[in-house]
Amino acid sequence: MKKEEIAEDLKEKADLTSADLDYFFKKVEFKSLQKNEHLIRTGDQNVHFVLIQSGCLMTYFKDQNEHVHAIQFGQEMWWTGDLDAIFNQHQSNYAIKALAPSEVYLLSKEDFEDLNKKHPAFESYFRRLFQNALISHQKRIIRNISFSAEEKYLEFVKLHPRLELLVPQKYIASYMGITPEFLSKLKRKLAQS
Amino acid sequence: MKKEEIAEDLKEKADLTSADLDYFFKKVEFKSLQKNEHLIRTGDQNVHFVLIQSGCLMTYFKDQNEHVHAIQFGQEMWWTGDLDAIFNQHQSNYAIKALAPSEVYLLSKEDFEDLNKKHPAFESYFRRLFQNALISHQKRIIRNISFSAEEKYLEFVKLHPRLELLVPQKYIASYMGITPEFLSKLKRKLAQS
DNA sequence: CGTCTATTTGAATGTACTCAAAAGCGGTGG
DNA sequence: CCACCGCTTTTGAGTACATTCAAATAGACG
Repeated sequence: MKKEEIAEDLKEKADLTSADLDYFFKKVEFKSLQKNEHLIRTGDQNVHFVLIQSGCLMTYFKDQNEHVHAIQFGQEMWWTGDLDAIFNQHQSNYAIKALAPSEVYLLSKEDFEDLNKKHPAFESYFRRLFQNALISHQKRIIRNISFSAEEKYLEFVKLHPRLELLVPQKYIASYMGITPEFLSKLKRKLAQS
Repeated sequence: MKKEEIAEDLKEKADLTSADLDYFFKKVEFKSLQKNEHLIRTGDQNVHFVLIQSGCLMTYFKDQNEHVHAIQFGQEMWWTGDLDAIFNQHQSNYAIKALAPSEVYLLSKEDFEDLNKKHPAFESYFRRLFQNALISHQKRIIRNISFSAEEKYLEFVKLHPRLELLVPQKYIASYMGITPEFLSKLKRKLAQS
């Protein structure tokens, strides 16, 4: 997507005036990322809220055994970032890296708060954004606690056909909470039947 | 908790005027629930957003095999409800029942929207409420995809010591996505060591 | 005290994991 | 254009974690 499309989309979803929109783009910082480049690393201070214009970003962390766990994949017109680090003022628990060449806008906590305070349209937009994200997260939790690995995979493909093509299998496996080896075996089994 | 305490807490968290608060309590419907009584059943229409004044409510659903899956436990001063059903206007996917005698306030979608539109303090409050809920949900997802059953249980006890005492084990097991039998075996093992 | 439900226990089973090795694939340089 | 390198995916054998089913025990409540 191009800046104009992002702007248009944002304007519509948040019901913004042109002045609101200008203000927003004055506050954010634009950044391009190459494939595999990190936007944020675990432990970074002062991390920002991220609006993705194009490409694909993965949020993840590594456990004690250095195993990667994918928390979220974000594509164009998605917000991402470690909300806990941003709003509760501590260093980032997660890393964010580009799985494809990407373009993003960064919004600091201060500007985010300022935006909400001065522009009710943004407050309402973010309220609805978080509300919808919450619904999605709840559905993911339900899949986590009640689906088998096979069901989780089939659901993932159904919900995210584009990501299925773009994201390395090992990250999809880790997103679902299974090992890449087991996902490979699952796919073979599904292809046979 | 009593109504006055809930009111005080809400007033403080949402930074409300007394007028805002009065308006809120004029809009909501009060309801008492006995232990094991259902507030909402799967398939109910026109479900409401729920503020818990006292007691404990469980949100859950049953899968094809009639197995119960606990999605959430709510205690006093918590909001609960099937957000997807409320905001996307369809029948409830989940049931909500009282695990202890409870008192709640019900807010309809219309009144919720109205509250947000007319009272910016509520919009801001719900934005922050959803924001924090999102952070919690993300942490739960991380536990789901990266913790063993034992780690999940120890974390549950740490995060929710009161629920550990109040909620039947089988529901705690289902909240974590394991069987009650296995949780029982886990506890035995932990008690031995 | 009796009934109903929740929890525990055990044996057998299945799902998913670990580890190690082979195969596949994409990019880079000769 | 091919050969090589590094990384991802596949495969297989052995194992561990968690489930199922059935039965026994324990607890809660009228």
